[in-house]
Amino acid sequence: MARSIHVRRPATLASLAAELGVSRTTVSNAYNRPDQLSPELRRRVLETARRLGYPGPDPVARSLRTRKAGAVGLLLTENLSYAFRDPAALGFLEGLALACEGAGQGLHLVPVNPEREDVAAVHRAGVDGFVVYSVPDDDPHLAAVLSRPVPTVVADQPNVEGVDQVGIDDRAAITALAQQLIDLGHRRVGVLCMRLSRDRNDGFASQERQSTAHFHVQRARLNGLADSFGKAGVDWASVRVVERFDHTTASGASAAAQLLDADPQITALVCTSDILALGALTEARRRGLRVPQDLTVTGFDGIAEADRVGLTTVRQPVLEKGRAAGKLLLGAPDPTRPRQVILDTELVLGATSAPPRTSEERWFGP
Amino acid sequence: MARSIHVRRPATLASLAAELGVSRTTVSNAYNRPDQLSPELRRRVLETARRLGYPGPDPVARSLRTRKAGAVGLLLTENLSYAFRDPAALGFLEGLALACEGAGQGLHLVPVNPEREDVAAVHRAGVDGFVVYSVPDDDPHLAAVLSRPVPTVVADQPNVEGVDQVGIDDRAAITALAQQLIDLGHRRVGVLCMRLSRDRNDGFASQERQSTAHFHVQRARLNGLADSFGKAGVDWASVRVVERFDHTTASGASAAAQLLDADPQITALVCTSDILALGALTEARRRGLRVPQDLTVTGFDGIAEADRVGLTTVRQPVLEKGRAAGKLLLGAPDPTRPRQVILDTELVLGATSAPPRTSEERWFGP
DNA sequence: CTGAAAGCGCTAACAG
DNA sequence: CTGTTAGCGCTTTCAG
Repeated sequence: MARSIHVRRPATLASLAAELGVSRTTVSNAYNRPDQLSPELRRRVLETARRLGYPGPDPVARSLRTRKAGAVGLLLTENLSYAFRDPAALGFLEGLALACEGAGQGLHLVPVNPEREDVAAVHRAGVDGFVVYSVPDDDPHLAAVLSRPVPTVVADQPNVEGVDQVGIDDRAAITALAQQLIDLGHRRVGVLCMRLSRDRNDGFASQERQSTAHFHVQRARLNGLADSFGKAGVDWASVRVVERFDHTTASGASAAAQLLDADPQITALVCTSDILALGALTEARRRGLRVPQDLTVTGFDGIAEADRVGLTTVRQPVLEKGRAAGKLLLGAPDPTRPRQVILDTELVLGATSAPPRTSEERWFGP
Repeated sequence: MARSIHVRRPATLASLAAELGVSRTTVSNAYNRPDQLSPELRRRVLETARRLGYPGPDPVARSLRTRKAGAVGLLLTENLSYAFRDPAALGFLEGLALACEGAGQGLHLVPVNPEREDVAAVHRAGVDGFVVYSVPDDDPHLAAVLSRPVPTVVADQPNVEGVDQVGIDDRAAITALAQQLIDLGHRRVGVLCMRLSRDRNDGFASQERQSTAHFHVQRARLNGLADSFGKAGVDWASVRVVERFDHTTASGASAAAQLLDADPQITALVCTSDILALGALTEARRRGLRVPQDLTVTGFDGIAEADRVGLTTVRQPVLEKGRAAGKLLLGAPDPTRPRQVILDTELVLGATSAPPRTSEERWFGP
């Protein structure tokens, strides 16, 4: 297979028109409105274009003129590459890609380095709108996105006044899960959560930190747990919450270890994501704790791997979420008020939750 | 969190300059060359910008002027969303994203519908270059990409004269695998391969079809197998090759079934991808065939799941491939000749390959 | 340090 | 069906 040699951007629409002795409009029409000129002339235009190596209208110039870039920007809080590792993020991405595909829109992944606060990439992105996926409420990139005069949809977090949004009811979802654990009899629980703020804190999270978390998804889940267990007579101040900055199974494992070291009497580990829960399962196994007989472990998200191991968790429709975000962005906006899509979640009772063992059982076996 | 109301694209650089009573250059400099004006003036410019709701230089206009879009286009042969399901593609994507991130370039996923031959999206993409990932040599989107006056890198396939490329030595890789099987004693094998052309053919692939495949990766692997087994005295014309259009484990399972139905004496199933191999393993289990005692199964790629189940396969560095493609595209091109990166592969001897059973063993047990 | 001039390449009325 | 006229919003020499 050979490719034609091309000169450095030689021909333009204007030069083609000159060569043909027609106006630029006519050439433009040949590409954009075939019905506006005779087939014969169009053929001649296209043929001359080929001869001159004219690659067709320049997309950037066209975008400037039409004020349409034909692409949707996606802003993620993590490194781009992280999105390709986290199953939940991936599901979202797939849904969003589906929506873009359907509308013939490109998907422009904005290169963001969470370490540096380099907002320039947001300003440089030639897009018709942004989808922002799960970023902290004080994210400077988010601020940059909002400063651009294009429609924006936020997925999961944060809540931004006046901006379209798609997400789930985190509080309701976690409440159902908590109630289940309470009904099973768990009162002594430990919590593993994801990062609560942009600064790294791999360790216990104070109540202060919990309630001022910059990720409202995590905040809602923690508050929901606190309320549910509070009503069941558990003093939340006594419940240990361990935070991890990196969202990996290794984080889950080390957090579980930290929790179990601090209080071996814990009967249930509540994790705010499946990834963390999978890590917790690994750590339990390492310690010779049987799940669920000796320890209950729960997750959140409902990723495929969770399904496979029978994790008790809350399933949320991540693909649907991505698709909904895309549809919201690409559909006609409602000028009167921001739109909001709240998707359903489902409590999945797996094989990793059971009533706690009594103290006797703990020491003398079942 | 509140957001400021913004009017529909009210302020421009020019209007800002007018308001301030300075030239456009000065305003432009305030954004792009802070050292070119006094801090005081710059502060005034930025402050007025905020007051007027000027969001900063328009990215599209800037791109037109500077002839830089700040993004890399990615062309995939499948639906965008498919890429998020195939682990090998995902690894590539991650590597490419890493490279883009490092260079501060956006990654623009081109929306391609493989059903329709709509090439417009390629022409519309405002990008500085393209990475093309594993498409057939007659793909119209590829042709569209090549017609654009921007640098291009092809990953895996096809070979395009004069175009930078990154890939592996498929022939060498498959030859090592074939030799292993031959050494184990396999002579009666069946082959499962991915799509060989843009038209759907779920069934046996004739030798004609094998050697004229539009995906040279598949072609090279099949030809490599044919040569190796040919040298070992196997008449390739007698070897059944089953093709599947969709690249899923379900395809692998049904292809394995088709092969084993046609010839129950087959001792080894050679699959040109791990995904297909995983499906073949499922089908073998369903039939009560023990792997590797009753049947040898091999894959290609070295995805994580293959590792987990101990599949005998060829590992290729997919992430590295993506990164290499990005580096090639973003680095300085070599004007004298096309660059080519061939990455190393590694034969992974897993637990799914063993010597074939003798006929006696087959009927009377080991 | 600032401004004037000159487009980047294209599309969209509108009039012929 | 074709051409004329006007920019889209910005950057960049090059003088001052």
